[in-house]
Amino acid sequence: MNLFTDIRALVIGALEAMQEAGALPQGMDFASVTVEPPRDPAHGDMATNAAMVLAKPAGLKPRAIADDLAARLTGDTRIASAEVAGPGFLNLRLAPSVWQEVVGRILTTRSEFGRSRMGQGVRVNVEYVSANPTGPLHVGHTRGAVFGDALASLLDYAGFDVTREYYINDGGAQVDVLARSVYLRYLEALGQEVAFEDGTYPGDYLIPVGKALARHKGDAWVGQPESVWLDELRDYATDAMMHLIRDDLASLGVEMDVFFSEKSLYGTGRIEAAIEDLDSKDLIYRGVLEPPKGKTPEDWEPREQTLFRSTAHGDDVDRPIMKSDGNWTYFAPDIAYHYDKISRGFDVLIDVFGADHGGYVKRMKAAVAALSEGRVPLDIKLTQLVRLFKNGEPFKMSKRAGTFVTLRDVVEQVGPDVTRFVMLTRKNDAPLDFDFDKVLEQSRDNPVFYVQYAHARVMSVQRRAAEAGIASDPVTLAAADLGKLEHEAELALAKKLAEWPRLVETAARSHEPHRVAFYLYELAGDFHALWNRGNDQPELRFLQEGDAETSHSKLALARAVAVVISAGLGILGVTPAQEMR
RNA sequence: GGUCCCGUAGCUCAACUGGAUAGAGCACCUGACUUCUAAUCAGGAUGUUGGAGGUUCGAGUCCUCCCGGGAUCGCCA
Repeated sequence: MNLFTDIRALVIGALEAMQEAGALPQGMDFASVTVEPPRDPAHGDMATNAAMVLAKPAGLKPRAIADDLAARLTGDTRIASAEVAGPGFLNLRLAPSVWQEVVGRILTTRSEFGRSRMGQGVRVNVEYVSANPTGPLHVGHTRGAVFGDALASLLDYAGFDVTREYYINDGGAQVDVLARSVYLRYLEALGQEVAFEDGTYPGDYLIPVGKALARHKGDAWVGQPESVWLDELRDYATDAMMHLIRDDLASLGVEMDVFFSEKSLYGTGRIEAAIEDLDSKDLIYRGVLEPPKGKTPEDWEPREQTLFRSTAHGDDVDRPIMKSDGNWTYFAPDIAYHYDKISRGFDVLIDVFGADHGGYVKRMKAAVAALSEGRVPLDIKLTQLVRLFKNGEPFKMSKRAGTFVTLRDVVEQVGPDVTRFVMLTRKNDAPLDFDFDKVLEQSRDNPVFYVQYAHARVMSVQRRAAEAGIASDPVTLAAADLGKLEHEAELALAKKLAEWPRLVETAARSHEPHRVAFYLYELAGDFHALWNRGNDQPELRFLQEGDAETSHSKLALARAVAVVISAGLGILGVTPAQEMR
């Protein structure tokens, strides 16, 4: 239930009544009429722009429409007052009972309170992480993993039918490199001296893989040429890496529904089928690309290639799908992969990539537009860099020096909850600073702590209520007399709670889970503020010793805050804290 | 050079997708602990939203151009 949609429906109803009464012309489009909270609370609880957007098409003055509308709206019991202000805004103040009912609704519907039906019947595929299976996940992947996972949860909460998916890049040359690297570790495990040259992965994480292989194979592959072992070792090593990666993800609480193998596209005709589909739309041709504008690369020479006419769907240049040696480029299996997603019946596709894939966005969108004939939208979310700090000092990662920070390092140091929340305290397309010390700090400038603390306080006051012999179980609180919540500070908190369903919808629509984190921070702030006002004004305390009835209504409000925080944290994949000791 | 992203208070960032006088936190100053957890709260200042035009009732948000930072740019995936 979304209060803003309810009130908007009321406004639209009044506008239709005005049409019937001849105060507005027939056949008007009310689509641009909005009902939202005004930025300045002094303007009221909700504001509608109806008079302004309708003035021109109706050929009337905003003021005239607003006055008429105001008079009609005040007839409803939910509307306490309606005032025309500014250039033609209609500011609405709602009756206290409306806000009190919101609290009641939260207690009876619990975590379902913010759930939406906006995504009903819509199947969404969210692809994220999709790191190469050549080693453990590092910090950059962590952000993508958390973002993708929270986005998937958010969409699920908004009613979409969500599939979480990981694309395993196990078809390219990098898995050959992996296999050769494991081969070296295998020889090493059997007592040989080995050297890791350029073009191999020297990471320690392959040592146990080499050892396991040595136990498994004995010395059967020693001294044998690649042709003997490469195919088998490729699969073996990829499997080992995917185990590693799944464990990494599990440590963060990320669980995929589908792992899709790139390799499964080769030799099965699936790439060919996807390209054939494009070809049938006259989007595949042999041709020579122009050299890049500006500085031409030294070794540039014109070459005839097989190209995808991505410019037909908004790209800047056409893109090669086949190398001159006749092998597919990376783009070709990717096209086939998205073709597969489309054919699995998804209505919306979302890809979460690192920022270094920015140049890839247009061609991928072009491919999906072409393959689905514009039916399936593809949204590509790019996650920006994570900059790591310790004691305020940035520290550099270097793959070569082996000093890169893994997902596991981060999770082990600060825990999955903190990792997840912090990764969502910036929007995805802005860089994020991650300070190992700051994220564990217990203060207001650490949003994780601040939100958790609010939840813990509710748990605390409930425990104290129990000690004082005052019940705070869900049934008692749901039956509390909420009419006792009259103070403006209490109603203000209820108003903040009422925004939750609306926030879920806007966050889901824009594919921006960070909005949930920001909302929780604000809600926690409002809660802490009310809590502390109890210091000076005892009547605002959530626990009124000796007055069970009043305590019940105030505890109901506190409980409602905890329910919403808990639901929000649930979307972010964070466990609410019971206490902060 | 092309493309994409970013540019908002001294610092770190918001701004409900086009709404009213652009908001929080940090830092700085003042005040509140025999108290429901002071790990918190209340009060106080700060702006040419990088710049210039345009679209309209209304622009941080949309369009054009420019400035600055980052990413990326035909057989790497």
